[in-house]
Amino acid sequence: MTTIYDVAKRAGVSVATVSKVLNGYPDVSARTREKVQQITAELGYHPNAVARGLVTRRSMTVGVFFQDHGNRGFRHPFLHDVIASFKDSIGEAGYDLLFLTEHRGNDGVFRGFESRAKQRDVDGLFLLGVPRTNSGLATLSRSQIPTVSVDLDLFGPKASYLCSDNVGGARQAVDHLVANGHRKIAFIGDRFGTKPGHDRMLGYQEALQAHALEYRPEWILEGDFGETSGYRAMRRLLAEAELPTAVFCASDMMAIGAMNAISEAGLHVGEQISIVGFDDIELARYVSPGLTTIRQNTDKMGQRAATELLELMNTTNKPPGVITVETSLVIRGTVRSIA
Amino acid sequence: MTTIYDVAKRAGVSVATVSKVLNGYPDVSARTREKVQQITAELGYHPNAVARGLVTRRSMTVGVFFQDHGNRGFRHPFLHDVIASFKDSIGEAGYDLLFLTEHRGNDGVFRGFESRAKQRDVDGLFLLGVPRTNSGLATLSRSQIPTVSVDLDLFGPKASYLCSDNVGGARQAVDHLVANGHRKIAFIGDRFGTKPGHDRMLGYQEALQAHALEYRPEWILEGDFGETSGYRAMRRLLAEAELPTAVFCASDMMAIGAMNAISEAGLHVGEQISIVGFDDIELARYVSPGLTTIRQNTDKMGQRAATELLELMNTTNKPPGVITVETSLVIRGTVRSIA
DNA sequence: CTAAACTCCGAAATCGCTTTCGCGAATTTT
DNA sequence: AAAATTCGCGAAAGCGATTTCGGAGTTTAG
Repeated sequence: MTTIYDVAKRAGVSVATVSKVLNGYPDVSARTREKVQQITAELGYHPNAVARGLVTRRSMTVGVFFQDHGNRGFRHPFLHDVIASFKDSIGEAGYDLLFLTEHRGNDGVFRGFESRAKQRDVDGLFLLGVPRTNSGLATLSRSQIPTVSVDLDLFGPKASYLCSDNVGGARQAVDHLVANGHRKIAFIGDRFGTKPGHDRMLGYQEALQAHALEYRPEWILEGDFGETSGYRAMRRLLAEAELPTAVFCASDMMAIGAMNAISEAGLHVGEQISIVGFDDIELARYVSPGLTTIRQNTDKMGQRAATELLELMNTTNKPPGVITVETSLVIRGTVRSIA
Repeated sequence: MTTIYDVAKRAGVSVATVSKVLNGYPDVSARTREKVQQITAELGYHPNAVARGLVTRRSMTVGVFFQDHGNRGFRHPFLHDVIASFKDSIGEAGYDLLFLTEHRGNDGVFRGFESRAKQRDVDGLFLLGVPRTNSGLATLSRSQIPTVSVDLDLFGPKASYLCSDNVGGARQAVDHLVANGHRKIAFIGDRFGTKPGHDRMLGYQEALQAHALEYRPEWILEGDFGETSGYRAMRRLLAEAELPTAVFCASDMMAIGAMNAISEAGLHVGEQISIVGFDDIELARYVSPGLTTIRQNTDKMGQRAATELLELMNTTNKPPGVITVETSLVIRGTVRSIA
């Protein structure tokens, strides 16, 4: 491995000087600067970011905790997209992403978010898919580590969070249904009390009130965002005495599960029963009929997360905040006008 | 930040001793060992992996280059799954994943794979979705950095690669078709000469020979693995004078594109024309009829990649190799028996 | 022509940790 | 009881960089 010493020796200067040209300091003559640059190129020298980080105390690395609960597949394309967009944005600022895992060290000690973050010396943290129940969250929120989390209301002296405008999105969904003449609208939400689940429920209720629609407890079902839970919820709903004309599902996967249940019951989605989902995952375009849904703007979410984290990391006294990203309605084929 | 010095002082021992208990060296008495451990816990001390890496010359980090060509979405769930599985396996060995980007440093110099890897001091590299045309590949293959790449035949003193048994998989596809009475089988492959594309073509040809089927150049189409390219290819095929009874597509997305073209032409997939895809992406279950396809075992691919990289990193003289993972046939609804 | 002010550059301390090597004390062997 | 081992610990030399601060050499001012 070639080090800064090799370059210095070869160029006939001190390591300090080499370091200076590498970092663009002004107190170096044009002559030596060029000489050093030339040698650097010749030797194919790459300054070691680790050693540099050690002294500057900035690793130019942000840690990512991405919990997929072993549950790969469709729930995650959404989060994957957010990460991809985040990576692009933060990458331009020169940061690399370190995917961290909570784990038990070889000493047998369990290391959670904060511990791993300090261990790896990351400049900031990005959390996705982390369940509210995670025990490391409390200490993390109190820490001074710049953190942005998505879909999780983690808030602290250096912790901001970000999510779609779930309340507004849910209202958009119901509004769309109402605009198409529906007045009997059921809801399939989540039973875990996630922030998004909660907010979508709220939006649903607000919209109900706004349109003076009847709130029927038996039309409120619970799932876990997954396909089968949507399927089951719909089966329960179909067993009710009176059926709604439409159902709003808090996730596309649940919507798809619901669609299956409907078909199975011999009914037709978009005919007897209309459906609106939430997320706009890729799959939504492919099921048939295409799923009308509320789109979360993953690109923008990633970008906003990145700029927020950058500020948190590089601006002293930047107060944390909550970031909301607008949703949009995507009309496909699961809503029928019954005006 | 609490350092090893703080612990040493508080415990009334030298830093050397603290380091020793932290790393499980034997030459420490039980008494001092306990004392140090207690202080460590009290202070909530986390040894800094960066500083440690600097001296041990092992960062316990593997660099990942994951090119998504801006092309998020369905081509990648496959690679995402491989990464997820890889992460699980390599994570157990104590490694974290650093997602690297090739980029232009603030000095304006472009840094490719090798440069970034050295800069970040990673112990190994994992490459996915990297096009063969990437200019950094040549120097990387010559380097001494342990590397595993998937679906890319990168081979060097420390570079292994891994892919599905694409030849065998393609044969499975054709065999299945033949077993169902098909003798006129078209192929939609790739025009970029990727390793998997090439091998699937090879398998197709071998199977044709094995079953003494006619090779018809006009039934060999080219795409880019994406949906629209499959659609276009199928349209061209449908314009031929004589139609095959089945077509084998080198990717599920192309198969889905082809299915759309078929429906649009007023024909029915699984009736007039049978289709077999390749990959078994999640979507394959959801299109209708469900896509019969060749499944790539992403879990296993990730695991094998991890164990291979671990060996490459930790065993001197481990010769690199090529790793092949078996595929399997997944029967759904797009192949009709015309026996 | 001397003093002041710049320019350039390098010595050395430092970041947080590991690891060798030696030394004194305790223990075991003769 | 003396010699030989063993045990437990610490001093110090790094790992590869950055950065302060002062000094030598030059230029400008007085």
